This record gives sequence, C-alpha cells and structure tokens, in this order.
Amino acid sequence: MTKDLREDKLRSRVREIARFYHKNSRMPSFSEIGDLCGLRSKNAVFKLVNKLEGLKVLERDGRGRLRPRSLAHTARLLGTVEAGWPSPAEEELADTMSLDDFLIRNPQSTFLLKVTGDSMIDAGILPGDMVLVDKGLTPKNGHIVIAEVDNEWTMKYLKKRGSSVTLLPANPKYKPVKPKQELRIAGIVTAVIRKYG
Amino acid sequence: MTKDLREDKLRSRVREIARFYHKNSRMPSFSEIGDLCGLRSKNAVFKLVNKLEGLKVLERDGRGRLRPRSLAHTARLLGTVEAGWPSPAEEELADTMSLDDFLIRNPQSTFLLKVTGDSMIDAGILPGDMVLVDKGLTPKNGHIVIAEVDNEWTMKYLKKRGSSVTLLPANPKYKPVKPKQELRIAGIVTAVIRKYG
DNA sequence: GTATAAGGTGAACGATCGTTTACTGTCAAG
DNA sequence: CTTGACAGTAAACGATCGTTCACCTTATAC
Repeated sequence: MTKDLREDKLRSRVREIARFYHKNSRMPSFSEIGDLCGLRSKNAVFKLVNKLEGLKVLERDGRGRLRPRSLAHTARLLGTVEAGWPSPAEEELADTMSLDDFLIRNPQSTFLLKVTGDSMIDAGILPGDMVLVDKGLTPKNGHIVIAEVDNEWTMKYLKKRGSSVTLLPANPKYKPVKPKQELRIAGIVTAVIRKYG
Repeated sequence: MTKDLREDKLRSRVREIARFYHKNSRMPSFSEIGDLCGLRSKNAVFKLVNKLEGLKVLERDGRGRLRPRSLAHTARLLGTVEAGWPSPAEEELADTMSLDDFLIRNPQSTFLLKVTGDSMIDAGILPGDMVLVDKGLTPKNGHIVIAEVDNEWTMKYLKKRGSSVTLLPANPKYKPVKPKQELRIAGIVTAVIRKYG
C-alpha cells in the first residue's frame, strides 16, 4: 500500500468520525468508530485513536472518553481577501474555529436580535442584520447599545460626557437622542451577523 | 418545599449540566450528573433525566446515551430591535440556535476570510470584518464573490450580462472591473461577521 | 531474502455505563 | 391523622465502555 493511499484512508476515516459527531452531538465510542471505519477489532480502533490524538484531531479527557478537537469546528480560518486564496497545502493547515466560541463570551447573558430600521447604517449595520447583544456587560462610551428611551427601543451609539448621556445614531437622517427621563440600557452589541441567500 | 423553590432548583441543575456540556463538549454520564447536582443515587439522576427529557431539555439516542437539545445552543433568539426587550416569561421561551448551524451550510467547503480595504463599504462590509466564503456554490448574478482578476484578489459584486462579466465594487471611489483575461472565482460570500471589542 | 514496522483480528480484563427494584423521609391535600 | 405523590438513598443487574494481551498479514527497507 502506497503512502498516499494510506493518508487518503486516514482522511476519510476522520471525515466519517466528524460526520458522526455533527450528526449525534457526541463522539462515537470505540466500537462505533469500528463500525464507521470498517474495523472489526477494537484494538485497531485503539491504535487509530492514538494516532488521531497525536495529530490533534481529537483528544481524551481524564476518563478516556473522546473529545473533538479540530473535528468540532466547522469553518476554517484563512488569511485576508487581499492575500487571496492559499495553496492547498496551507489550506490543510488552516486554523479552525467555532463561531459560537468566537463570538459569544457569556452564553447565559447573550441574545440575538434582528435589526429593523437604518439608524445605524453608517456603522455597517443594515436592516435585516442580526446583532448579538450581551446583557451582562457594563455600557461604556462608544459602545453600540440596545436602549429604551421614553418607551421606545432603539440601537444607538452610547455617548457619555460627564453625567450627560446621549444616544447617537449612525445616519445623518436621524438626530441624536437626549433621554428626557428614563434611559434603560438592555445590553451592548458585541457582534453583527449578516447572512446572504 | 414551595413550587418556586423546586423550579429554581431544577433550573440551576439544568444550568450545571449545560455548563458541563459546553466545557467538555459532551454530555455528562449519570454519575457525573449526580456529582454536578449533589445527588448520591443514580436513581435520582434517572428520574431527573426523565423529567428533563419530557421538558425537551435533552434527549436520549438509541443506546440510552444523552444528547443535548436546548442545552446545545448558546445564543437565544429574540425579536427585533424595535420590539425591544421581551418580558422574562417570553425570554424563557426564546428559541435557541447554534451560530455554526445557522450560518454554515457546507462545512467542508466553507472558509473564513478577513476583509481588508473598503471596496464593499456601501454593502455594509467594513475593513476588519470577517466573511464566510463557500467554495462549493456556483456564482450567480448579484452574488458577492472572492475573485482573482489579473493576479489580484478582490471581493466584489458579480455582474453577469449575457456572456460578459463585470466585478462591481460597492464604493464610488473604485471603478468596476472588467477582467481582461483570467477570472477565477474562488467562492461566494455567504455571510458577514463583525465582532466588537 | 530477510528483517521490520504498521495495520488489523480476536479474546479477555476490570471499570463504568444506563437501568431497575426496594426502601426512606417529607411535604401538601383530603 | 391519613394518604399519596415526590425526591432521594442504597444495592444490584447485564451491557458496554476503554484498555491490553498475543497473534496474523502485508508492504516497505535493508
């Protein structure tokens, strides 16, 4: 058996395991890996797992249970647009990441809101976009916040100067808002997500 | 024991299990749940799991192994900015979702690129943003594409008219590009992600 | 041609898995 | 005061877990 063939086989096995993981939200057991990869002996699986652990494709926790590593992540991180598309070799080495882990620091206090209106259009936030909002962070000057002013909910820049607070839209069509009485800040915008198609 | 207290206890146990799941990338075993929730008997865990299964917090697969349901998702989906912040009751019922599943249809062919330059700024894509690029889709008129024209990589709108192809920037500072010879489209942009802070 | 390493089979191991049965308190409703 | 309905403990079950042993096959290297 030539070397390329062996690597191909290994790759397809990793793909099978990854597919199982994404389908079942858990790693397969040793005998399940055997079924997936056509291995009748659990020892063959044992050796395969050790190899994959060395390749940092997966890892074990204290009890010998399997945890995904590069398997868990769905999008590979490449360079910049300017740099263009990397070679297949670089592509293979590309770092992978989970968008959830990347974007959400506090899962309990983070929510997703849909944007209506164009008041933040100059900040690159368009109607129909989604924003991730963290309720747990303390609002600071310059943050984009979700706020309730005089019984209306809006998304604006937060401008603090001394004790005075202003809500600044990112669109010349709209005027800055100086809350008369109540200003309730529900959370600050930590990310913007736009999906096409 | 009053009813509210009991529900609080249940909620905090769900939280513990969710925390374990996100930390270890797998569901805890019955005895591990016992440790997490302060239950010395596996039967108590058994009853707890059955209750949570009824509440659709988690589920079992064919072999009795646990799978997360509402546990798996990290960001809760609420309404719109205009609608403002929902009441705690609605909040509890909010749909949850995984950003990976939401944004990525084809994991194998999807990559993440960092945006440099301001040529798409009027489309709400700013320098420093990340774009999800799918290599597997066929480019169509109106899509935003990553393309190599005359040895340079750019991100532009794809304009097709008959057999002629033009790359259209979303910034009046730049001119449309009519590729002289080669036009290699590496992929189409399926989503934009901007992270603050 | 022979040695060597790698990939795989098959059987056995103790440990842990999820499940079940039997029993004990503890409240709230009748 | 009695009676259920819960919530929890304790012990035992077969099944499956991850691991290890000895052995076989096959291709590459010397």
